[in-house]
Amino acid sequence: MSQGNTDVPAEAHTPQVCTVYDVLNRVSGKWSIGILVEATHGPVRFTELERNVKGISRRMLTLTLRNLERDGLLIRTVYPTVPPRVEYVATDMARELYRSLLELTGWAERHRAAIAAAREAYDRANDHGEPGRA
Amino acid sequence: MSQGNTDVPAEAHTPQVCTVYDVLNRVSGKWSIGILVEATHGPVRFTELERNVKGISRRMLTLTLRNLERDGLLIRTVYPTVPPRVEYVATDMARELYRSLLELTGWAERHRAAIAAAREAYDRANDHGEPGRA
DNA sequence: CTGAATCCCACTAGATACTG
DNA sequence: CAGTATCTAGTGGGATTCAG
Repeated sequence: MSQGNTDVPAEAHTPQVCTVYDVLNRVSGKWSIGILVEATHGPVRFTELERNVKGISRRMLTLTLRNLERDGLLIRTVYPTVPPRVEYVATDMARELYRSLLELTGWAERHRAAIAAAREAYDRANDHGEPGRA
Repeated sequence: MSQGNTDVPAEAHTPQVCTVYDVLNRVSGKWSIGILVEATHGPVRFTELERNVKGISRRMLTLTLRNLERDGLLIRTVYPTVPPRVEYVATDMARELYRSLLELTGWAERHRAAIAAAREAYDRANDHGEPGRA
């Protein structure tokens, strides 16, 4: 989400807004969560992530990893062994975040069907002349 | 977040992953939350949103509103009065989501400083010896 | 093995103008 | 008032390639 917009909507009349937005910015991105989950389960190596988060490209893995590390959500440890070995593990802060994310998981699970239904209904009601997308 | 990628990472080994990702997809976007917050406080009109979410363009307001409505998070009511009157209000589902979002708010507030510090440290550590770029 | 560099496209979002 | 249409720019992300 968000482009190069450094200026958040901020001064909206509710302080929470910018905060939530801020968190979402941090966690959003197609791969952040998947990686965070892996790293929360324990230290993982680059290649492991590449395999487990399946679907992610090397590039995006690297980029996401860097951002997560930069925000203090991940700890990157390099072992100067013969074949380079790097491990990533979630920080306590990230683990807490993960727990909050679980709340969202619950919500999503509880309403997954309702949302799907809402979408279908909406699309059906509008797809009359609309070129179907999604 | 998310480009034209219709195929979610999905089958990652943890079912929650795709779910959380799914929720985030729904709520992410620069304006979704702001609008959701407004609509959670009570029915709001298009123009009110345009004023309150300040910074949002007419176009983005419309688009975000549509998506939110499509997902069953917002109810759009049109009053066929002389000057068109349309009101948006959050559904119960959205209100629940909002509460979950509050969890994230808490997290963000608790770690805002730590994150800022982590970033500074990271940037400082990297901008030093990094010649040629950055 | 772990990553950085480059190319390219799709999508989000901003600005502006037009309409029932 | 409440949108819609169009045109453009910036960015996230995929693919591929190069390197320590």
